[in-house]
Amino acid sequence: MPVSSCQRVFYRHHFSVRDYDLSATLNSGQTFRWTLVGEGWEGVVDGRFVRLSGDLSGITAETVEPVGPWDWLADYLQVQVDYAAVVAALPRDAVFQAARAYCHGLRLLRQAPWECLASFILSSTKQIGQISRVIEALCEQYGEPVRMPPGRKQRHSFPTADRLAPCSERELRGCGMGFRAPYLQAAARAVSAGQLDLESIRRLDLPSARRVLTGLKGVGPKIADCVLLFAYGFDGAFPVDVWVHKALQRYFFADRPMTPRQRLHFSQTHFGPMAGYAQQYLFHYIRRPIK
DNA sequence: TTCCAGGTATTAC
DNA sequence: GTAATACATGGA
Repeated sequence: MPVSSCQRVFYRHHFSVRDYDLSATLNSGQTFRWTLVGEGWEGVVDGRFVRLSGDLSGITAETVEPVGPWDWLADYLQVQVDYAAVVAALPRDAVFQAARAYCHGLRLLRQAPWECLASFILSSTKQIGQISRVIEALCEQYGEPVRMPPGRKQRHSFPTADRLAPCSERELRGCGMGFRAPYLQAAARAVSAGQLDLESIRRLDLPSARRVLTGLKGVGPKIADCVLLFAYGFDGAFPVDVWVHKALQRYFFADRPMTPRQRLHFSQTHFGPMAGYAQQYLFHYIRRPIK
């Protein structure tokens, strides 16, 4: 229902969900377009401005336009997930005993495949803050403006593959993405030309899906697993970046050197069917601010 | 100034 | 097969 206050009109919906740490979830490196404004998080999902605020009873969402059913956002937020079952499937070692406490309510989102793929192509050897800047520049340049509440800076949808496919490498570099420009361009062209069907990946098993994504230039095992975990919901995907590598080395290998082969074997055997959640816990846990 | 960032492709042993 | 190196850009 519409809610008026002064000149503002928001359409509101409340998702009743427990054990959901909205801030940790939106701020844990799986998505790059949310910003904290006052008490809430504001971003663009499916081409719409969305404001989210979390409390003990759940999540309140606000938009500036009526949106009909809220399934699209429920799916994005993954509010239906049996979180107790996820937590129960995490390892029972000493590391996760501590990580469980610190990361309680940390969730995985279900993002749009193209946005997720493109975003992580742009992520390699960049700090999270810089990834956000590059993505925002790309959206401003090539996305469509979205309707905003009064007083907010204009924001834009994430540009489609069709919109990016005709761009030159030079144009893309203008958004600050450096050597990643040809990778993004090639991916956009593959999707736009129909050579890469992102929807069909949903029906593959994890190894096959990995092979499809790593077939793209600039997409290796880490980026592929990010997309499989954050966009497609492959709970067994286990992206290993510098932070997760550090966590594995410190917490499970006593800071001793660890060969890629040892790391792979350990990560495939220790974390179980919810390895992807375990990975997100490790990432969030090892990056915690030092007290 | 120098170093490094949610990696990957290329080249060298 | 496994180990170095280059790669753009900008913030710390």
